[in-house]
Order: sequence, then structure tokens, then C-alpha cells
Amino acid sequence: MEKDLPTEKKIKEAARKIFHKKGYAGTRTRDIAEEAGINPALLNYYYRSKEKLFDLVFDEGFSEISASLNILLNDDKFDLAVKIDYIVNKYIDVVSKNPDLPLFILGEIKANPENLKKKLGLSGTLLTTSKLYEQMRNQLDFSGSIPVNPIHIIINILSMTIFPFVGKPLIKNMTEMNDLDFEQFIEERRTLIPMWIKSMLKIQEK
Amino acid sequence: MEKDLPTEKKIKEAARKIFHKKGYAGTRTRDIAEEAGINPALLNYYYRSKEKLFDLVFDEGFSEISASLNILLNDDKFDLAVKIDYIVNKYIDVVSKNPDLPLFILGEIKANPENLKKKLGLSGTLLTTSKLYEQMRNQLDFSGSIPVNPIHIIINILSMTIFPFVGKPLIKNMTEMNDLDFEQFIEERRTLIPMWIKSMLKIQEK
DNA sequence: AAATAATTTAATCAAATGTTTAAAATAATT
DNA sequence: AATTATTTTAAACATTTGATTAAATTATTT
Repeated sequence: MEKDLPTEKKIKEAARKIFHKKGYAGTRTRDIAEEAGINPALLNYYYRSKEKLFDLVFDEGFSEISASLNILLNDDKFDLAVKIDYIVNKYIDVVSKNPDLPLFILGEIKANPENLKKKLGLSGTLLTTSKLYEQMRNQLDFSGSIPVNPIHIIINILSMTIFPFVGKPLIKNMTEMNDLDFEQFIEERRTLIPMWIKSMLKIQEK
Repeated sequence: MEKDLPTEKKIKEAARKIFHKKGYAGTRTRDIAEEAGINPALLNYYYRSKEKLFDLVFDEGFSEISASLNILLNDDKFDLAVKIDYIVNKYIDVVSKNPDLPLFILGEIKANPENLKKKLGLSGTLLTTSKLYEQMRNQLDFSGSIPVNPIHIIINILSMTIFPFVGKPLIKNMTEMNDLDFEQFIEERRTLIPMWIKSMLKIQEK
């Protein structure tokens, strides 16, 4: 680290980096201090406690994921086919820039499920009342195939974009990919995933 | 817990449960002892240290995932279409019985990537030398479509089966599913995922 | 039944860890 | 320039936590 940032920012950036990699329980405040290049007491001086700092980092990370998810769900400028291209690419952008974020969020939620309802106001109808859901339902009705709950398709988009990042160390190990190969692999998925999703929705490729 | 098991087993079962949910760093040996209903000192009496006990739990969990993966990859009794049905269902079976396992394994690997190479002998050619890979490559060649690396398809199988479990708390929260709904949702995917995968491989549904 | 081995318990230890404190250093204000 | 406020530091504190020890209990063997 070191960068010429105000101390407060240096601490938060270091905290983000370490929390994202090691999780709350696996992170020691002294590691954050070292990463930020500051005296350990400054963490408490600026953020009161490890937990307060963590909450900040977690909420920011969750917002980032949540924001892209909302774009994915509620945009109504584009028709379904165009939107699928857009959202898959958008999601890959976000996760590529924060590869540790999904596993961090999911891991902390699992370790502490109570907080999900308290801290985060996720409406239970987030998916089913979304524009995207409606568009998919219409498309699936028209295509006259086996009825499929559009939730499956939305989950498939998330699965196929996010999972490779979550499983990156294993994938790299099983395929002898280096970091560049992996990046290339993800790039290929920018066009492949929309293609597969459209096929699930019986949308003709043009 | 309590069950009438030998102390040694009680400890390992309790350890598995807590490690799987909280991870190594988030688990206190006293919590394991309490869960097992035994005196804290017995953990060290039977397993020497928290780390030794953890390694045992981790290796067993990894073997379980790994074993199903190997079945997935190396079976050559069945042709591709039948095999896809089989392996998707098999994988859903395994993960349904251990819903916390995938996130546990992936999280611990991320927190401690060095151990992946040391502890686990994953050959780097695990995927590309597999029977499944060969079958997919043949199928994709014959179908005469855009060339797609079969790795993508294998990753898609894993993504679409595993990710819903990894994201379960979020999915439940966004869709108002209860546990039964979620189970039903997974059951639907037993037939849907093979259908989608075959479509990606241009295999005709019969 | 006596002796020995194995298991369990309560108490304690040492190290790690989040946090506080009081003084020192630096910056801002008058 | 003197004073005040802010930031930084080194040291220490209180808890937590993994581990150990020695005694007590239970089981096994002779």
C-alpha cells in the first residue's frame, strides 16, 4: 500500500483488501494496520472498532453487488435480447474488478445469516416484481415450450458469471491456466453466456 | 448433538458442523466442545490441535467433492447424453446432503491458497485429459457450430448445480422462498440443467 | 479384588488480539 | 510566536482462545 492518501482512506482500503481476502474472523486489526502502513491505534481512532470498520466495508461491497443486480433487474430501456448482452457484460465488469467480492459477501452471510435481514433491506419480491422477470415470462410464454420459472434463468445468469470467479483457484489448478488464460477464459464467456441464456429463452440468434 | 457416539466421533462431527458453517478462523475450539457436549480438553486429547482436526475435516470434505467430480469426469460407461443426466443428479445429491460444503471448501482455499498445491494433489490436466472432455469435444466438432472450449461446458455444469447452494441465503431472501420452496427449486433443476447443457452441446432432446 | 490403563475433568497457562491511554509530534488558529 | 486542536506513537490492558497439566474418574486387565 503506502500511497499518498489521507490516513482514514488508507485504513479503509487496507481493510477492504484484507477483509475481502480473509473474512471478518480471519482478519487481525494489526494486519490491516500493517497493510495500511499506519500505527494500529489509528484504526480505533478513526473507526472506533474492528466491527464498525467491517460493517462499512461489507455494506459498501454489498451495495456494489446489489447495484449491478438492480441494473440487471430493473432496466426497461432495452428489449430482452439486448438487455441480456448488456447485463452479462456489466456483471462480468463489476466482478472482474472485484474478484474476491462475491465469495466474501456470500461467506460472511453464511457465517452470520441473522444480519442479512437486520442490516440489508432486501425485499422478498425483488426478483418476481422486476422488469426482467416480466420480460422473461412473456418470452417463455410465447415460445410455447415447457414452462420454466424465470427465476431459474436469472439464477443461471448469476451462476455462470459469478461462479468462475468464486472457483477460480480450483479452476486454475485443474486446467493449468495462468492468470492471463483465466482472463481470456472469462472474456470468451462475455459472448457465450448471452448466447446460452438466449437459447434457454428460445430467442433466435441473429 | 449428544448422540450416543464414541467421544472421538462426537468431536469430529461437531467440528465438521461448526467448521463448515464458520470456517477455520471463525471457529473456536470451545464451540466445538460445547456442540459435542464434551470437555474442551478432550479435543486436544484426541486430535492434538485445532489445526490437525481442521485438516481432517477439510480433507474429508474435499475428498467428497473431489470424488463426485472424478465420477463426473472419468466415467466411460455411458454416452454423453446419459452421462450428463447422471452426473448432474449425482452432484445435486452430494451437495444437497452437504449444503455448506462448497462454500466452506472454496472459502478456505481462498483464505489460504498456498495449501492447495501442498495438501491436495490436483493434476493440472484433470479436466483436459478426462473422458468427459473428450466426449464433449467430439460432440462439439460434429455439431459443426462455433468452436467452444469444452471447459466452458464443464464449468457451466458446476456453476448451475453448485451456485444455488452457495447463494442460498440470498436467493431465499430475494424470492420469499422457504426451505421447502428452495428444495423444490433444486428438484426442478435436476431435469432443467441437463436439458440446458445438452442444448449447449447441440444434443437433440429425445 | 487389586493393579494398571484409559478417559474425563477442573484449573491454569501462555500467546494472540482488540482496544485504550497518555504522552509526543504535527498542524491549525489566534 | 504562542496557543490550541489534531494526529500519531509506544506502551500497556483486558479478554479471548488454543493448549497443557495434574488430579479424579472410569474401564480394563491381571
